[in-house]
Amino acid sequence: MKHGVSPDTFPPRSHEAKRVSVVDAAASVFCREGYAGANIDLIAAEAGVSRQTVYNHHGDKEKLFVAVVRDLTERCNAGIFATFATFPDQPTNLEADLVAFAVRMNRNCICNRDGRFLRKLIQAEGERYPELFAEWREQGPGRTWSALAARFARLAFAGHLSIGDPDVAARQFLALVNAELQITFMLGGVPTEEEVLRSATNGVRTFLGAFGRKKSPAGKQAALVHA
Amino acid sequence: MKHGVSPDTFPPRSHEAKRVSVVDAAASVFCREGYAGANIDLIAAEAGVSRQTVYNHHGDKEKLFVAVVRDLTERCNAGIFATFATFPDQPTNLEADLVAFAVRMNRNCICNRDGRFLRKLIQAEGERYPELFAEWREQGPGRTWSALAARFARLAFAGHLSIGDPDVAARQFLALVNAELQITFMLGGVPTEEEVLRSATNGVRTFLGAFGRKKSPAGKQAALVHA
DNA sequence: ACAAATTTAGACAGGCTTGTCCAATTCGTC
DNA sequence: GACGAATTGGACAAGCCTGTCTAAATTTGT
Repeated sequence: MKHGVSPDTFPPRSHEAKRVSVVDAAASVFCREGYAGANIDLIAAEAGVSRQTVYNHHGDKEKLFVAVVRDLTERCNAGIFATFATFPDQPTNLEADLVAFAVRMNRNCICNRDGRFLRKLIQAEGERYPELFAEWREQGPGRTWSALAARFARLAFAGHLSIGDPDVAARQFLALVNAELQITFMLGGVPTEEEVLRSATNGVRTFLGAFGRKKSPAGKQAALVHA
Repeated sequence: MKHGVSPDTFPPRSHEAKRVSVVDAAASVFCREGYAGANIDLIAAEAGVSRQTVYNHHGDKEKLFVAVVRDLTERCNAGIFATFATFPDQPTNLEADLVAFAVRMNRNCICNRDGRFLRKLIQAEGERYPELFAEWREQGPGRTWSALAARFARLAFAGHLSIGDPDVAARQFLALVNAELQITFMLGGVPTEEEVLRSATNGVRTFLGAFGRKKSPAGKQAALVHA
């Protein structure tokens, strides 16, 4: 409690705490209202600072926006790679392990505040800031997908999967695992824990149906648990 | 050529032609600039009419926006169901037929002007107009997915596929077929014909790997053609 | 406790946008 | 060719937003 960086309570916050408070509020407002619709006064109010402080810290609206995107990108990438560290490289139960991994991925990187905000900003303003989002693309999906592909290649090498192209498999894994959440994402909603689990379960099953080593000679897929 | 409804050339256009011209231009500008950033003067200029004409036809900015979304929704749904009519109910070569269907779907419904615009408007402004997009959701994805699920159920019944839950299969089919186009979509870009084909080919292969009837007892998947 | 740095509230100019009004012009139709 | 409807261009008020400036209050470091 040295610096008193408690949530948003009354006691005054430090210089740096205000900076992040402003960036956080700005992320929220930019997402809700769009870049053009975002109002600096509203951001300041939501951050609990005066308008002048916003300008002192970030110069102008555009610089603030760039700071927001960079901040979100950085945190999201950190989250993604942290989650990758939990990939089941030596699975005991491949299906269960992959489902758990997919759920973690969704919960910690895609459905959380940062993930939703960053996605929306990219979709809404990506075309207006080509170089900014090119940067995101290289550091985010670029690295992310290769890293995931490498994990799958390893699983295949170890005999757990039968994969043609690991890059394709990685992209399809992510697509499958989120297949049932698309509409919720589109409208900016947050899926429930149960929806995430169901989508991941169904997705991993299909993934393993296509890429898994057939071990059980019986019927390959019982009725899906989660309708 | 009765009414001279040629593209955007000099000759004057009819009353109705101007209405659609305004809606089209508005769709373009709303997508590019966002609702708040869209400027009526710019829309008028892009439509080749005066600002007053925009107001005469549509009342105010918000009504114009609603008209745009309804228009796009209607046209997209029409395109989707027209494309569904070409679903391979009696496939001769299941893989090739599904790939061709997926490519048609992408080209005519998802990657075309209307599809891209509608998607972006939903993502950017969906939260601001809950009832408008709820309507889209019911008439669009709601019907779309059941219709596609029904087609897959039929294929399964006819012995071409081995499916647990047709609704899940339908969603996963769409997810797989677009798996490699996600980032392009996110940034508002238009994938090339080749990218669409590659994504569809890889997606259908995986789909059949999971849901297809195993006929060739040999290795189930050669190296993917399109890397 | 004191000095420096930061924050605040408010006023302010400048610019942009929406939506209205109107007179002059053009269009479609008979 | 003439009439009514639609369109145009421009002026206009009202409101909102950004970004700057100031003087007073507050916080921080020492």
